[in-house]
Amino acid sequence: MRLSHYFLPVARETPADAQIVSHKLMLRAGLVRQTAAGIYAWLPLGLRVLNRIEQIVREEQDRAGAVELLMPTIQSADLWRQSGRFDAYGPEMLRFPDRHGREMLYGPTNEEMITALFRDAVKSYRDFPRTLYHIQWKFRDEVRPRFGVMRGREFLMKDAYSFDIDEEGLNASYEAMFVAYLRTFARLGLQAVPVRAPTGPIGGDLSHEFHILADTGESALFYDSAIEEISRDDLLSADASTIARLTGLYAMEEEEHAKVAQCPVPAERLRSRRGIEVGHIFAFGTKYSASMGFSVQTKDGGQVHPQMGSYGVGVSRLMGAIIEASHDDKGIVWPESVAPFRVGLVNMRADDGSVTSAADEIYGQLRQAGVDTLYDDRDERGGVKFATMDLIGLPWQLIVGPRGLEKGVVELKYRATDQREELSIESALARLTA
RNA sequence: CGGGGAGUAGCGCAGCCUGGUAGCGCAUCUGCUUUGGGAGCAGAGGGUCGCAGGUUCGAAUCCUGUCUCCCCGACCA
Repeated sequence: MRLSHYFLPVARETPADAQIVSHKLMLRAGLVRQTAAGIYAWLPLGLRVLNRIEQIVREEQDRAGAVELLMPTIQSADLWRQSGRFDAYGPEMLRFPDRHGREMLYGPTNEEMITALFRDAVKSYRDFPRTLYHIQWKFRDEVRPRFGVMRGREFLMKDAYSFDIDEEGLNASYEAMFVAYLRTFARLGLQAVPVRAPTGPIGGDLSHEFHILADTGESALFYDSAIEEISRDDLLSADASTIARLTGLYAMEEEEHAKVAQCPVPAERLRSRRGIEVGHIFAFGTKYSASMGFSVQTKDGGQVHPQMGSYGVGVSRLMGAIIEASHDDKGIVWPESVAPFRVGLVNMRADDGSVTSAADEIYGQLRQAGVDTLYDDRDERGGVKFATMDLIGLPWQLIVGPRGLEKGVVELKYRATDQREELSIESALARLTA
């Protein structure tokens, strides 16, 4: 993409609204714009990152055997009366009438809808187990939205729902999602801490929250430092034993930790840090299948209410969490897996024909090799271009200028470490296309 | 929802107390000089001062109402 044809409104000054670093950087780097309290427009660069995060989440859901579908954002109140949650959910749920006066709502979650969809189509134990998921916008009318996309009212969420015939099956489904989450966060370049959670209004028996460690996290965590020692490779190859190892290690939210009479973790291994909740999984059994009249025939001819679980990942929130976890004083430092472009190609002298033709040529080759490249072909000073590139945090910067070309080299800079290297054009391209 | 704060050009702000031609920095546009880490000089464009009433000869400024946004707390993916 040529920057001269793109829409990337970067700002040198931080809008006064933003308090935390991820929010400031998202606004400055032209990723989002706020349109109302807790509601954001995703600008082109932000949308690219959002799509990348979403795709990683999707791939890991698919890998875990979950099946994607797409449910609507608008739901009928009737559905929620079946489960009894229409009255229970409270003012967080945005309700409004349609033109016929029917009560509608913008879905804050989809347990009711998925249960109804699955219930009305499935009558036999043979159709189990299944885990269905979708990635869809939700709306929760937070009393006080804040922290940019990390506590917005409208947010993109992956929510999965598992259906099993018995508790053993439910446990297996829960475990499969647990693995998917560990892999997802590892691929996003994040250190996630699973915390056994007290179950909230979604209800149920077994529940874990996944927190990203960051100073600006909303909850304080106490955990065994051994959790941090589990390697990325271990997480990427996670299985039941990894989960056993992880859940065997102490991790609690402050409130729960305070209730613990004697902390089992030796003082030298007990860590206290703040966390951003980016995922939450629940095994809640027959809560919805029972209240919504969902039963199926078993092998021996009986009827059972299916065992269910639900599994959420805050996709849009993850973008804020990633920035909180990965930035420096110059701007964002995207993990390569979610970077909006892999390479920022900088034409140092767009007013110089020979430099420009060299940079154009390199841009063409990068494109041909399928490397996502943002080409700064504007006639701007180098300093402006570098500041922009550093702010938006692309992993690589390839600098093409008259000084280098005289020597037959270009400069390759790695954003995360600020390491720079002069290379021939060929070897720079080889490096970036490898 | 309780408490606090703010709405003036795209962004950051001053002006308001003490009413009298709406300003500054950055950004934008033009020209020239520049060009390897947020350039310099000269000039220009852009604002019904959140909205609605009221007071006044005259309101960004005073009064009333209202909307919006932000912060702290409680609540939550």
